Amino acid sequence: MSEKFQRDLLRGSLDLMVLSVVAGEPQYGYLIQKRINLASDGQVKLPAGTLYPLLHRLESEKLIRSKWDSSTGRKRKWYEITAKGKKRLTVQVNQWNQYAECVSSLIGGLTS
Amino acid sequence: MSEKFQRDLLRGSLDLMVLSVVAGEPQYGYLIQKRINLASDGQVKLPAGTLYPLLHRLESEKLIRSKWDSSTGRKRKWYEITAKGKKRLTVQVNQWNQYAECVSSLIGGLTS
DNA sequence: CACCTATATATCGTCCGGCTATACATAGAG
DNA sequence: CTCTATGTATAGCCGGACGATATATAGGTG
Repeated sequence: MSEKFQRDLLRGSLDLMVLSVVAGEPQYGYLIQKRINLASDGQVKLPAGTLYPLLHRLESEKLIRSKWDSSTGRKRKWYEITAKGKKRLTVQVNQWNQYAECVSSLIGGLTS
Repeated sequence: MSEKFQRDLLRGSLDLMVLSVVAGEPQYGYLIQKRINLASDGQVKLPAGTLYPLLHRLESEKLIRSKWDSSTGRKRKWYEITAKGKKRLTVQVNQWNQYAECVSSLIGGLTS
């Protein structure tokens, strides 16, 4: 029940979250997973079955690009954001802010 | 493209928005649609094909209840929130606030 | 050695739900 | 009489999050 809520919340903001993590510096999947979990205080547990297909999708949309590399330890697929990805991120951040404001105004004083 | 983003954003927050609108005073579908559109400054255009199935779902979950009434003009289906709906609303408002804070922290200074 | 856990990526199938398209009905304006 | 706004409803499509599952390796423990 409560889990389902988070699942749906993710749908609109997951691209945004992953893009913003990758935008900082190159990341690989498992690290992104940990970063988001940490940043959310353990609230957002991003399953591998969600994360990897998502990364593939973002790459197919040319928002990120990848290369395999073993020189920093284990064999990992590193992702970095593209110029197109940066543009998209900017747009989505603005949309998120507007949207969040709209929801806040609707729920009004109900915050408890 | 941009529309798709809003579509997914809705998934996690639409129940919440509709419940919070109905929580104020009894509403009928078409009015809810207008209220949300207005509150979002025209950004959220809730299609009828989204709204009515949603209302049916909320009613089947006993979060709202309905009755037909013509005394205030045209024949309309009025919805009011139930006790169960109020409880759910409280929970979802809290979840939304936590989640929004999490996303904000991830996107950090990127706000433009 | 065997076993276990953490690390690391990948894919299949299911399920959910928002949206387009379509339908139907009435009130008011032109 | 037509056109637009109002008002509700449903069928079917489709994208995407997720559980389950698979595979591989590094490091620690008994």
